[in-house]
Amino acid sequence: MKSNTCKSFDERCYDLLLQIPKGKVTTYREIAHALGTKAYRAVGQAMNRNPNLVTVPCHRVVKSNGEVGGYVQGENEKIRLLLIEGVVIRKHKVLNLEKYLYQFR
DNA sequence: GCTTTGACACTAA
DNA sequence: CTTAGTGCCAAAG
Repeated sequence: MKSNTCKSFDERCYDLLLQIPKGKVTTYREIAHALGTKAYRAVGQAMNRNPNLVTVPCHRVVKSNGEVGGYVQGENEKIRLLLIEGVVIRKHKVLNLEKYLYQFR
C-alpha cells in the first residue's frame, strides 16, 4: 500500500490546528511559520476550503494583529466560539493575544 | 501550465 | 488610529 507521508499543504495546516487545545489560539502567520513558509494567505485558503468544522478547530485561528479575521459561518460566530472557550475579545480583536497564543513545538 | 483568487502580513504615509 | 500599496504562497479555474 502507499504510505502518504507527503501531506498536502492544507492537511498540514489542519494537523497543526488539531494540536491547539481549548482556550488557546494561533495566527495564520504562526501556522505558516511552523510549516516553514510564508504562505499566510494559503493558510487561510485551506480554512476556506472548509475542512470539517467539527474535527478541525479552525475558529482558533486569528490574524497576527489580533483581529478575529474571517470565518465560513461569519466572524460573529467565530467570536462567539472563542468567547465560549475563554478568549477575551473586544471590538473584533483578541486582547492579550500572546497570552492565548499556542506555541507549536 | 499560466492566470486568478484569497478566512493574511508588513510597511509607509 | 486609518488607508493604501506591495509581497507572499498554495490551490482552483
